[in-house]
Amino acid sequence: MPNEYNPKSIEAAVQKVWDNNKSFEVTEDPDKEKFYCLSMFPYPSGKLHMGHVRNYTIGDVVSRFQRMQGKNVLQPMGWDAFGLPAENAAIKNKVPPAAWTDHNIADMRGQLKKMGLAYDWSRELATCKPDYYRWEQWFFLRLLEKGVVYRKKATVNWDPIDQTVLANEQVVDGRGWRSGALVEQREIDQWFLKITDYADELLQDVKKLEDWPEQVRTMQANWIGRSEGVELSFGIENSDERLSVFTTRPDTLMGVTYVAVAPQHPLALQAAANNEELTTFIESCKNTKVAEADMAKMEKKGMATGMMAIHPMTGDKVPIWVANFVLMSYGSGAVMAVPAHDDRDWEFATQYGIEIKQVIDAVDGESVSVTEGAYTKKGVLINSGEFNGLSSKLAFDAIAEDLTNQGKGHKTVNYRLRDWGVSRQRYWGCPIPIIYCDDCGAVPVPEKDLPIELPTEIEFDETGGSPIKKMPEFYQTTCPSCAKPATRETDTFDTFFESSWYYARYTGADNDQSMLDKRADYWLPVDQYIGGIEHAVLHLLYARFFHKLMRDEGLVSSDEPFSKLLTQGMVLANTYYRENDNGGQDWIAPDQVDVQHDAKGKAISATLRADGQPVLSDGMSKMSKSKNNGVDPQILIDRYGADTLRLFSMFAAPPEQSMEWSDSGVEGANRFLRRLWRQVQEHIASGDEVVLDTKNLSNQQADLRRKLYLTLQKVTDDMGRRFTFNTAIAANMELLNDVSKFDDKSEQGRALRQEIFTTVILMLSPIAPHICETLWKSLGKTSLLIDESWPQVDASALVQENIELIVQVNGKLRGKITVAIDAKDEEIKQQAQDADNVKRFIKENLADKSVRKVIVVKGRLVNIVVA
RNA sequence: GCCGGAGUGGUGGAAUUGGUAGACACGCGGGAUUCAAAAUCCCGUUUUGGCAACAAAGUGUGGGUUCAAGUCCCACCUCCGGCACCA
Repeated sequence: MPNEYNPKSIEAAVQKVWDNNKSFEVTEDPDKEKFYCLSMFPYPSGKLHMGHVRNYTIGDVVSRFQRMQGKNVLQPMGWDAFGLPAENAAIKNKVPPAAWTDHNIADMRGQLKKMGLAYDWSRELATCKPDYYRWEQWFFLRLLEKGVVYRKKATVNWDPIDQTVLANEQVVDGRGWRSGALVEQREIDQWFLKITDYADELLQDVKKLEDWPEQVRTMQANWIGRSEGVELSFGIENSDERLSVFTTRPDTLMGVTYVAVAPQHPLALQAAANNEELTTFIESCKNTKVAEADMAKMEKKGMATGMMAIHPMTGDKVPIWVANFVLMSYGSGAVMAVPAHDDRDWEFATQYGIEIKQVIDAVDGESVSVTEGAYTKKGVLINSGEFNGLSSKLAFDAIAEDLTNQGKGHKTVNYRLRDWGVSRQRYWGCPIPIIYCDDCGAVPVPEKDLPIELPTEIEFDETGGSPIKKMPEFYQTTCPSCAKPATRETDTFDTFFESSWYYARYTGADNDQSMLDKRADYWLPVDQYIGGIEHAVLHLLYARFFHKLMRDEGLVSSDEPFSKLLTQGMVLANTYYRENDNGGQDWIAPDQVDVQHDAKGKAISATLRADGQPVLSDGMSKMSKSKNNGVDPQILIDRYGADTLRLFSMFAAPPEQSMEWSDSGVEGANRFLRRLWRQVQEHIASGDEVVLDTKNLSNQQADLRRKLYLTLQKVTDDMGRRFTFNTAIAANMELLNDVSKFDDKSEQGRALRQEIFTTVILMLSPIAPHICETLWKSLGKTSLLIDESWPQVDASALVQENIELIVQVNGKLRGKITVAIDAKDEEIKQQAQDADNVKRFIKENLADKSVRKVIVVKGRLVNIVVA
């Protein structure tokens, strides 16, 4: 055994042992409690980044800890392999996405293996392979048959120069990123999944997800956005048509002074037909990208159509406006506007000089003015005819009932959630298995013809448009029902489709006969899911929805896919730049920068190492290519070893918080491992192992042994319940600091050290498994550490005769006392008041006052209240 | 704009159920070891005053509840994540 800590050789050796033993390959074992631990699979961008390292280390620590608890642990890994970056790389480097992706997967797999992650690699999957995506084609057709799938028009970002559809991120400042053309909104036919049919269940079941972070549950619930209200319709002057709107405030119905419709609304288009100004306005509304955030931030604009709506109650005429902030895709694409009682309506009405009519008054007689702003609270109805004097709550029902009786409306439930558009006009995705026939319409591809394979030998042209849309050999086919020439669908699925069910496929990734099999029922639901907080809404909602779809098809038996969720924070790093001539920033990698500190160590300036000239700091931001502040894990693994990287990732911050990268922090983590290594080696060199006589310990030995088991107790809780690996590591550091101060050379002392090191190595093994496996052997163990159980607390070591209490006077710390563990409150109170410094504060400083009461908090403190 | 978070020493963070604010680590300062350096080890390190004992102040800002508030309540400021075609 060499005495130097050499991570490179021990990590390779330990990984080989795990490999040879197939330590992480698992099968269904009905006699053991299963634990399915899943980290969100990566997009194979080419290189592992720190976000991955952090995510996968968390998952690995949880998996290894659960394994030590005796569970049958499944931890798989795979690749979310379809997506835009492969297309971008293809355009840039003329490499086909399939080849580029395969290459990246091979590289990243190699990096992951060097991290020593306890994956069952036999279950590896890549979503871009036909043996994976064929099943989602199959499932899509099942859903189509069942009526969950339908086709309708939806808006996309259209690049008029490149003649392609752009993703939101490909639109920069309203222009196509490649062509620079102003993007236009365009309506095209797309496939949708009726997620709204499951809205209620998705919302109800959020409540059952008790082991999800509260913030994620709230975000999911808000995203679904259930609201109870009334759907009602306005008549249209000189027309038989009616205009339908939804409102959550029918009590304000009498305050409606206009109606607003989306620019794409049929009424708007009808009105524009002989109105040039309106046509221009509607056209101008198309020059925004479809992102809701952009819509919300833009200036609120509108134009009257000249058409009038007829109020369903009063029969009054109110103008119909076109407004750029009304979304066609939400509800009916029209809203009734009550400027007196809605902020946005108020602003719009004020801007365009539309009447503001107050119909709600405050309940408590507070004076209400709607000239300075909208009054949005509920209250009592005024100016509302027969409904005057009713509370908002009663008016809600009364008005709804009245509308129902007149056949002009009814109570209903509305969701903010919209159906899931799954069509993408992109190449690198799963082909949608549909054939279009002039006679038969959209015809499903027969099951025997699945999978529809995506051609991989392709070339992109400079427009970036999907190559298969220009490949007759792909899209020319015959109709499955009438055999006439027909056209294949060239759109592909949203990549959220793949990531919505991969967790289930891991349970039977080798099955080429069916999507899932009964192994899914053994492993599902996932016991612990770990991934970035950025997925809190979309991915998790789609996966939950997909799970319910699979359940309703009899493929899985649970209602929810992920029992417990941990959302990890981002990895941040220092960011530096220089202004360039164009006024933009040239981002400089942190490892090219020297930082100057003041006497206290605070960073005061930074210079570029190459020229010694100053650079500007942009503080901490998310590691990203665009800011050039990424740190390559590979370099760190080569320099310090995977254990150091794992340890630092877990130590720098608790998993849910963002984590700041620090080079010196990594060195600190490495220093700790070297210290641990040396301490153990010195202990081994100090003599042979002897048995600890726990009945005859010196006070010092008993104290240290108590510290050991207090640490174990804390670490068990930190790892198993709290997931605060940073404090688990800190507790071990504290314990080892105490051990290094413990200079007891006796046999008992040595025996105690043996017990401590054995336990510490078990405790740290989920985090730094290679060094621990190696030291385990050094301590003379013949078993493999990976097959060991989590240590048990020796309760007898925790017993204490005396404890220290702090003494406060009026809530301020004034002294400490030592009392017997079973001391009575009266004794404690007396002793506290007799303590030196405490006495001074009671008597000297507060001479004319007296002790009002004494509060004793068991095992913690005494507070003497003087007044 | 809407929804969801976060803010504690020079820095990352700890304080788990309202009960010792600053564990652990980084950095910095001092010392030991060394021909010298690296590495390692020891001591100190919230601020202010004091040789010290100790005292005062202190957890983004302003209020409040409580014997006791980083923790609970109200209002605000700043930063971050998501907003349906980035994944």
